[in-house]
Amino acid sequence: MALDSPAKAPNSRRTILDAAAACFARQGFAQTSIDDIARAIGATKGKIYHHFRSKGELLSAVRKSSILLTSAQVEPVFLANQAPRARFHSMAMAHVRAMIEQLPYHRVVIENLRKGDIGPSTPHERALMQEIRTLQRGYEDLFRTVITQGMQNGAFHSQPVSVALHSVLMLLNAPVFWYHPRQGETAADRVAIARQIADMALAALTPRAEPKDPLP
Amino acid sequence: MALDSPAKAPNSRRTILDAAAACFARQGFAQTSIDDIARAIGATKGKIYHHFRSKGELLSAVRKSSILLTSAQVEPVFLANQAPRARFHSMAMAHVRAMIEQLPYHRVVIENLRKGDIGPSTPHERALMQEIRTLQRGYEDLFRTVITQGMQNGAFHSQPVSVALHSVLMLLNAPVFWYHPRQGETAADRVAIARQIADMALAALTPRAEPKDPLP
DNA sequence: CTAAAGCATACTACCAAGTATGTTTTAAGG
DNA sequence: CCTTAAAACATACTTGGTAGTATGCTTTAG
Repeated sequence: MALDSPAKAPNSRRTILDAAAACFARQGFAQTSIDDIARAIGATKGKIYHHFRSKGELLSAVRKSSILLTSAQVEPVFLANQAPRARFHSMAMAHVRAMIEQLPYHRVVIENLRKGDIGPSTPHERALMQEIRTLQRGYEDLFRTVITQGMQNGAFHSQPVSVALHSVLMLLNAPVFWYHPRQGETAADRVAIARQIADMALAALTPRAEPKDPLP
Repeated sequence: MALDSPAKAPNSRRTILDAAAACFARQGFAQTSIDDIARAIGATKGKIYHHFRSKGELLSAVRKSSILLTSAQVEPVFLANQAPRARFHSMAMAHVRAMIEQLPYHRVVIENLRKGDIGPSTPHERALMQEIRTLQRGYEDLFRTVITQGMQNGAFHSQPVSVALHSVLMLLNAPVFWYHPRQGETAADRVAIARQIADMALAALTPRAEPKDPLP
């Protein structure tokens, strides 16, 4: 019996995770009881505690899924051989599209960003959180790399990287706070939103020509 | 005995609010007990429940304070008669400076943005939340106004206002997630950070000249 | 056929919000 | 000053909700 191997994992885990993400996203983590999640999938606590050791581990699993989902969308774009501006723009679009397409997962993560730094947890959970932090760092480094290269390149405005990185990432994450699918919204609409935000993010990094207010 | 008048209010309320904001910001709202807050000011539950009816009202009070504090910094700048770009930039700087100067208050608000939309609450609390939403709307409208004018003016890139507004506001709010005062940090350092972020926000709204990646 | 995985049910333990009530301090008036 | 009532707080208690557990039943796989 492998402890960690998700080898033969049926989709029970995934079903639970989806429900958990949905509940956490709708009511918040603390306001969601395990029974809520169980009821959402027509089951009971037993099923959930059979697959996850604790509520915290459930949250950790959602967080990990979120990062993996986003990485799966963005990393291929990152690996394509493009110049900094084009590369950043396509990465940004992929990121935003991921945000709005799996909204529950990502909303949970953003709203519980600082939950990883504190709180008691079993040694087993500490390890999980460490792994998540590593994944998170790795993902951020994709953008950090592109931004740094762009600055050296002259493609981006030269400025403190850390502040720029965090600011731009938050800009790309912003949809989790306000986005909600409109009536009769098409995939093209979502792409348009993603493009607008990606454009703004790119502009935020662009060297400025010191434009002035138009004279009256 | 006036029910709502903060007329003769000593600084007991403010003391409690400061402690609550600090605790909520450090441990999160749900992870903070009333006793935690009481202990932080060397008192007991009794004192807190004498000034606030419930934990939720405490959170609401923090939220309200946050908005009022920010407004107090930004509104004067808004009222000064400047062209859109200059006006937006000074508003943005004031906003960011408020974020990092009263970090606990604003962090609490951002991390509990969606708590206002849900949750049970007494009729009295519903009213309070309604008032807060009104204040929030009013504050956002300051930026909405400037952005809209700038777009008509040609000072800003023309694009859907709502998305642009939310995106830029989140960019300005971002410091609450990552900022923490560094060793020997001066006021000038904080201004520099605020300027960098304000510059990025302004750039995000600026009309683009379709810059290309520099050729290798 | 049997053992383990998968899940349901019933129960326990505990924490923290809220309350009831008692005690001290303040402020005003005689 | 002394009285007294209200405000300002402390202490002790009640209670609901929920995480986690113990246990038993059912399905699947070998």
